[in-house]
Amino acid sequence: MDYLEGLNPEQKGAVLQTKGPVMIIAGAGSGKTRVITYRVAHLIKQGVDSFNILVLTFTNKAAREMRDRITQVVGPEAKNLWMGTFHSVFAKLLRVEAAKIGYPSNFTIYDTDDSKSVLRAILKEMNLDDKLYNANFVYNRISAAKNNLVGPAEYSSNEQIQADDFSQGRGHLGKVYETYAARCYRAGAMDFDDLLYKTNELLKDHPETLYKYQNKFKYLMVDEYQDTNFSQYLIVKKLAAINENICVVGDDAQSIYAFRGANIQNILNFEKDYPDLKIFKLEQNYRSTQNIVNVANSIIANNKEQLKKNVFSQKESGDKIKVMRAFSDNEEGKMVAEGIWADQTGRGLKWNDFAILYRTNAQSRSMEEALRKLNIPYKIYGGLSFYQRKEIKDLIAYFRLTFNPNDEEALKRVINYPRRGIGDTTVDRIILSADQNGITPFEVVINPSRYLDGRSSTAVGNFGTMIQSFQVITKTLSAYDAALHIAQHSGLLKDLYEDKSVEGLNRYENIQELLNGIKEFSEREDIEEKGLDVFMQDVALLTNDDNDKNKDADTVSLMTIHSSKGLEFKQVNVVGLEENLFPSQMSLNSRSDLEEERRLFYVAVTRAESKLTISYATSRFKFGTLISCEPSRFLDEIDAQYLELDFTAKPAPTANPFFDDDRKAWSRNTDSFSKPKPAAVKTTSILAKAHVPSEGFAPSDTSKLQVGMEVEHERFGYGKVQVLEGYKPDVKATIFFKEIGQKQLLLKFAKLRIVED
DNA sequence: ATAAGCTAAGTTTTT
DNA sequence: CTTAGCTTAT
Repeated sequence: MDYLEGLNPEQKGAVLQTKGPVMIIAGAGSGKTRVITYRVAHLIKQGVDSFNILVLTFTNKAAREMRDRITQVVGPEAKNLWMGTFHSVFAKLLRVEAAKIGYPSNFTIYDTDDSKSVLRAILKEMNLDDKLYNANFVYNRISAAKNNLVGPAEYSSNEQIQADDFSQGRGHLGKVYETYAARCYRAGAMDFDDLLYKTNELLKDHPETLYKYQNKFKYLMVDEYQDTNFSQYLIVKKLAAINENICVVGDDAQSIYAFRGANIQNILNFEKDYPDLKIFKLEQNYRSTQNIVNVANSIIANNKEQLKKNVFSQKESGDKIKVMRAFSDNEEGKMVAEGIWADQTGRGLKWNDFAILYRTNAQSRSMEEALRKLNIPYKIYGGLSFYQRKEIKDLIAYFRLTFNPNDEEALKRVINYPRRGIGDTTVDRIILSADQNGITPFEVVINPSRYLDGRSSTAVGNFGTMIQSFQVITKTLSAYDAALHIAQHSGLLKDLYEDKSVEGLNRYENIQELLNGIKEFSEREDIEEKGLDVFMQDVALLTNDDNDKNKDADTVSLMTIHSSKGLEFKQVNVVGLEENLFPSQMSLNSRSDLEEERRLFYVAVTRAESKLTISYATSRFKFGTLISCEPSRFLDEIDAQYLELDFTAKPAPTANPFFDDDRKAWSRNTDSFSKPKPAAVKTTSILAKAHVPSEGFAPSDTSKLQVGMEVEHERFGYGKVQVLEGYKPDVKATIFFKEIGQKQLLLKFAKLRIVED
């Protein structure tokens, strides 16, 4: 029972309460993962069969981490747990039960691109105005419907929905939805939302199957419960209905996925579903300093909708939260990179200890450039995942088509890649013919002479024969041999090999990497089924944190705030605190959207253990043009006593047209930031005056610097050396600057002019 | 059937 | 500034 030691009473209570409904409200950094880990371990140690435990997490990464940690406590038994994301767990379940809902067990999972492409085709066929029926919009609309378990029929018959659509001139959406669903079904494909939607369908229409899984999953745990949508909520509720051994863990303050249908009410209302529920509140934050926790609390206090809790830290109060202002996105990058550079050396940290968090992926660029200039190693998380690269999707499309020849998106993707003389017109004819004859496009492809006229039928026939040959060889070859065979015989490998451009080389290497990954899979000893088809089953659900080949590398982490959830770093920079960016412009219309943005800020802030730096720029490039930016309203909301304003950034060169009117931009921004917080005004007014270096400013040789000497710094102005410490290249100076106070600087980086008098 | 060249739109966040 | 989708010329 030694794993129970070191838990606080509340954590311990949550671990030991294994029966009945349990809700754990876990504040940021309160040891949530530990509690879940130990709770599962405890269940197993108590004799619960690990086959009977289902743990649902939000990301693959969280699942993997948790399984590792559970393994450390209970050993290999942990392998038998059902643990994964909603999507992966229920995809697995659906493959077993597929026949019951009319799907093949090797159904394809359409990713967002596939889904949108299907929709584009449908919208085009139906001749709908592509302004009103933008594929993106339609996709989101259908996604929302599915997440609320509204099927195509119900969609079209629901008066409220129809009235909504009609009033916006989108009366055909129901028909589009219907066609889309039919098209996916014909292709033997499910989209992301289907994985949950169809699970609900299965459990609703097949009581015996529901019963089977209710008995299988005797113990359920759901992590990040605040991020579940209605569809997920109902699955969980149904599965738990008999045993009611359900434990949900979450933090309403960290609900940041409403845009994807997550319903914060699921956690706020959990008590209504299970009146005899036991609630545990984990309120002590073990991660961050008091200053950071206090700032986070002062942010979230602005939200109306929340469960009451009192997150506190008993660590030291720590550094104040630094707020930096930059003149442009590039300047912001530079300040952030320099800050990281200085702290890495000055505080003896590793690059790993730093993270830069932003609202939108596009912001990574200015950060990257600045880091590269200083030779700081970094890694970008998220963004385009390995499996979203074109060449990878191409090869995978061949695999998909081999195992599921009805997969229309895969067919369209590769039928003429590499070029084999089958153009768009021919593809259209194939699909038309399939529609007319009530067969699948692939049946047309393998019988071209029957359905197509002579000209293109040879090329089409050859393609069909090739895919059929792939179907034969995959039955006998190992995953790796089969994949290599397909890569070679499809002509894809050759096509890429012949492209000698830099990008072409890169693509070729990516394919090699995918093949290597498959080889590794082929050689795994912990699984029995090792065919390419098995490998393929998970691919659509693998994401960004991909095939982490060098996850242990010592690099600064760059990622969106969304993907930072659940992670922690010693030092965190949150960048781009500007109106219309953070909070996002899209969120300004409704209170609830704005509150979600605020929770997002809360998540960002609570990633930091010891030092938090927040920054914004007063101008930034958007779509290639420079726009001016106002500081975020969130800055105003922070209690100023925890802040330290650092507005020492050097103005950009006047060559930049935006700064011709630089004084006006400056004062306007300063005003809007400091208005509501008198405390901040005082500090601002002192710091707002950036130091203008004396004429002909040039750094001196600082090797003979002595305590008591007077120096001028490019940005900090004049000051007196207080302390010198450290050796040779790493001498650190403590200098008291007249204008901004005491600073610690590393002489090898600081540009100091010794003032001789 | 293909390649090049043009236009328009996009940035919220992800399984 | 990019990218993706569409038009036009070969």
